[in-house]
Amino acid sequence: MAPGSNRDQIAGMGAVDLARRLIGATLLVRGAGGTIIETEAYARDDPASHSFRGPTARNASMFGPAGHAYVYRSYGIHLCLNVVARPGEAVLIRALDPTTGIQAMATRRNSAMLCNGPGRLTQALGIRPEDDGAPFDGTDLSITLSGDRPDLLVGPRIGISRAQDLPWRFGLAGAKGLSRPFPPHPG
DNA sequence: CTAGCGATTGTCT
DNA sequence: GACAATCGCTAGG
Repeated sequence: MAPGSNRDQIAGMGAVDLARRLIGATLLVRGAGGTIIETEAYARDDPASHSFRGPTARNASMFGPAGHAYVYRSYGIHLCLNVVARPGEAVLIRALDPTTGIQAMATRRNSAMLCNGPGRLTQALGIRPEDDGAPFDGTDLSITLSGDRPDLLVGPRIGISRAQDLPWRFGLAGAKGLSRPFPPHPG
């Protein structure tokens, strides 16, 4: 199958399932990218989600087709990249293991830390505000799901002030370059 | 190593 | 007018 042709599989998935499924997938943005190693799920009736209060101009993409991008500005400075799941649900991409177009990413970021954080990776990949709503269809953006199901790390989401108890942050076990360590599993 | 804080701007109350 | 799904710098142990 062609790269970026996973939108049919993504359609109908909930954000939590998709967040788990995207660990180990390959993300490419105009020829640069790598393996997704950290994600977070945001659901429809989720106080921490931008979709919680219903559709607005800003979060319209979250209510659009699955397998498209939701790009928003964070703290007035950084952009963050999400993959839309079911209506009102999306998965925040928090970290990549860079594999392709590393030189271009290093040029866009003046740092050795290329993709270990949601704001850093959008800068490294050259994500623009106009990418909001764009499909992951292999044109500019593509996602190729992995065949295997690697061991996952699970923990609470980062940087939110509501629903902090939900374990909706996922990471690739053993990966280097996570935006933050995962807390030790209780027990 | 961890903790604190300023930058900067669109969106919602 | 408050606040935000962050980052990078500085100070201190």
